[in-house]
Amino acid sequence: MPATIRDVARASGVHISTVSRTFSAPHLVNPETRGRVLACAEELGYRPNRAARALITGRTHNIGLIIADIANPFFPPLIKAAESQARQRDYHVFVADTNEDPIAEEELVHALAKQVDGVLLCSPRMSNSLIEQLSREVPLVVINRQVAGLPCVTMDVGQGARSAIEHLLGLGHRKIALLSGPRGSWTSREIRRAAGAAARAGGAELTVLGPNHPTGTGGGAVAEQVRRGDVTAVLAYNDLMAIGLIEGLDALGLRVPQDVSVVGIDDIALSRLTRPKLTTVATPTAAAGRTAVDMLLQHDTVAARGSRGGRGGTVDDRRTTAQVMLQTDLVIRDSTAPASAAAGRTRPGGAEDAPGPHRLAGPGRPTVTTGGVVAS
Amino acid sequence: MPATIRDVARASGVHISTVSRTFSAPHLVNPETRGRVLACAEELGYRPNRAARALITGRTHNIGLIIADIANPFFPPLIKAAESQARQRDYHVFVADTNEDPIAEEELVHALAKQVDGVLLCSPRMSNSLIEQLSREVPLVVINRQVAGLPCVTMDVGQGARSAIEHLLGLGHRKIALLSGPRGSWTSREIRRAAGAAARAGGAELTVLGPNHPTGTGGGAVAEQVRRGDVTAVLAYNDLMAIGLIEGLDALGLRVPQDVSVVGIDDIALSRLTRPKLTTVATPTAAAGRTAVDMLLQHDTVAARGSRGGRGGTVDDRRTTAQVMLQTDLVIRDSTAPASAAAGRTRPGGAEDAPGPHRLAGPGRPTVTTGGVVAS
DNA sequence: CTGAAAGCGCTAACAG
DNA sequence: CTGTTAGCGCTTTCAG
Repeated sequence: MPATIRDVARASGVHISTVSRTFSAPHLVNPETRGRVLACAEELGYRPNRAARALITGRTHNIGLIIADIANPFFPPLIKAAESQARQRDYHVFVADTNEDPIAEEELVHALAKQVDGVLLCSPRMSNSLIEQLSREVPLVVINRQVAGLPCVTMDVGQGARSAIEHLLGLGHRKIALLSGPRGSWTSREIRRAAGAAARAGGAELTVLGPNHPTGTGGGAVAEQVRRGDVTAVLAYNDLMAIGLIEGLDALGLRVPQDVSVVGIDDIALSRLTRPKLTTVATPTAAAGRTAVDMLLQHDTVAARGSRGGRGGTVDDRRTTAQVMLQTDLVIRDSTAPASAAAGRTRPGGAEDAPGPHRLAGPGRPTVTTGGVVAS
Repeated sequence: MPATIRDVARASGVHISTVSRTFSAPHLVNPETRGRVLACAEELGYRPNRAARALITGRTHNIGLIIADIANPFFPPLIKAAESQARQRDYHVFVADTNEDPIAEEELVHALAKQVDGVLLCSPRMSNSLIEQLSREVPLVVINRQVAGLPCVTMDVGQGARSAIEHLLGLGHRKIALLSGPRGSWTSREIRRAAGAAARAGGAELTVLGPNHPTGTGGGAVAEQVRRGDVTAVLAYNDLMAIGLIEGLDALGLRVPQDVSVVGIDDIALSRLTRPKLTTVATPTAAAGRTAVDMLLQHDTVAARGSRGGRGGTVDDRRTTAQVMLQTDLVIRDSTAPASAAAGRTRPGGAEDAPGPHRLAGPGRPTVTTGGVVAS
């Protein structure tokens, strides 16, 4: 039913190759004929079949984006940024959710492999070796973790965790808990390392609680441990956990930030909507999405053009690909307060339900280096 | 670099068609040969190229899902449900976000058309006529609106709005505002009609405010109008707007639910996390995603198999496709209270910051008909 | 500048 | 059960 290149050729009285050129190399065809062809195509509602084209050019103009969990509000900004960046370069993004299931992830990569020119992989669970293996099947850019030899874009959560701890130290906290993320997560490891170092340097005691499921429920589940842990402040693996923790603490009769200060990581939109508004480390997720697309496409065109070297050493070529790390910012809101605030005296009047102006940090973003890039 | 069917044929000493059969019709090939072929394929890391296969079978085993805004928490559950349902039937879902831009939507449909077997369209903005036109290019299932002659899955927001208004009437509210959604939205129209009728029947006055942008910001923007409107209760087009409104009201010194009751629609996860917890109309988004996939695939296989009738009347065939409407439920939480509650006396102690047990509605879901189906 | 021919990776009758 | 022969819709040499 849909018109093919042949229908257009017949209608406009030219050979199919002329029609083909009209669309893929317009400058190679006489303006007059081109006009005629275009008119016929328009009339017949013809549109080149990208899949057929891909079969021969080897370029689908699609890119795959594999996400552990779309419902995690951390991802949508990344997805949207990737999409708009891709669209600008005339690419489409196919997003696939895996429900945090590494098996599904692997299958998805295989299924996608032939339908896309490359895959952006946002997958905390998969093993490094599996990722490397998959990268031989389709060009990969890894997001949120580092894999030797592959292009990666990460956020400097280490720096973020350090800032968070220092902020807490500055408020007088000396007994701090860290809610770690899923086992095997690169991000969680980085946070732990940096937070540990910062705490040590400040003479504070850091208790690691976890691993935990990186959701609100996961955060709520450790509220009891936090209480027993006798700490005055907590740094959570992400905002969702931080928010869940605040809820859980609340149910236990502990108030944030009066009884315990809580810091999240990510700065998802939700963090501005909860009470108290969450102090958190903002990660530049949109920039990450854009950057990942750029890296994939660059890597891709390079691979397609630089045919001078011929075969051999393709693996070695990959080893030179860049690893980008984006800066993070601490944004101070209402979930942190001085450690000495044993009773709720930080806030004017009756805490959350005070109708007056919110105690939202004015400047908000001490470091303004968001989106800064460190290449290796 | 990736192995092709020919490589496998050569390696296993059979013709390529035998290899083909090994994968697409295993029962037609001698177990012994099949084993050999499979072994070689495994060794070479061969995987059938789905795009090439699609070119000839006409079945890509992909389905497209076009979403106005992935960042709207209403959609992720729908997306995930659609994906898992599709996966069960050996289909993949390609999700595309359009930033609420109808132009992008149309282009996306065109681009997707040849790479998928059908498209699920979740697109409040597009005109009916454009949708009909697109449906001639690729099988479409429309979500969240009704288009004559096309398969649609909607949620009974009319019923939901009615329950919400009746709940409000029961609490004694007589001056109610309705925050409408985007202009031209089917959902918004349904809500308005049903809410209007219910209010009239209950002898209440319903003021319509809008159209509005269906986001938190959109909701916050009308807080001032709501205050001036001198109403005691508000029904919002969706939860995001309801939450934004609550924030905005708060900034104006009005408390929810003491000064004004607010009801949302959707029951996104966030509604359980805000203070006060939002009373809202739960829409079965996951069921909608599943259903849409089922309808598309059924419609699809029917079209592929039922070749008995031959040509002719394809349009008429489509006219018989089902329109499914899923039931909604009112879930009562903390953002609604009796109209007479001029001062905060509904809740025990000091409102939101009371650390005690939350006043969350016990049973919660009066109607238990979620997922109920009404076919036409 | 345009046509002819070859073929991307695969499936689908049709013989054998 | 397996090989042969076409050909999906398109691009790309290569001649003219």
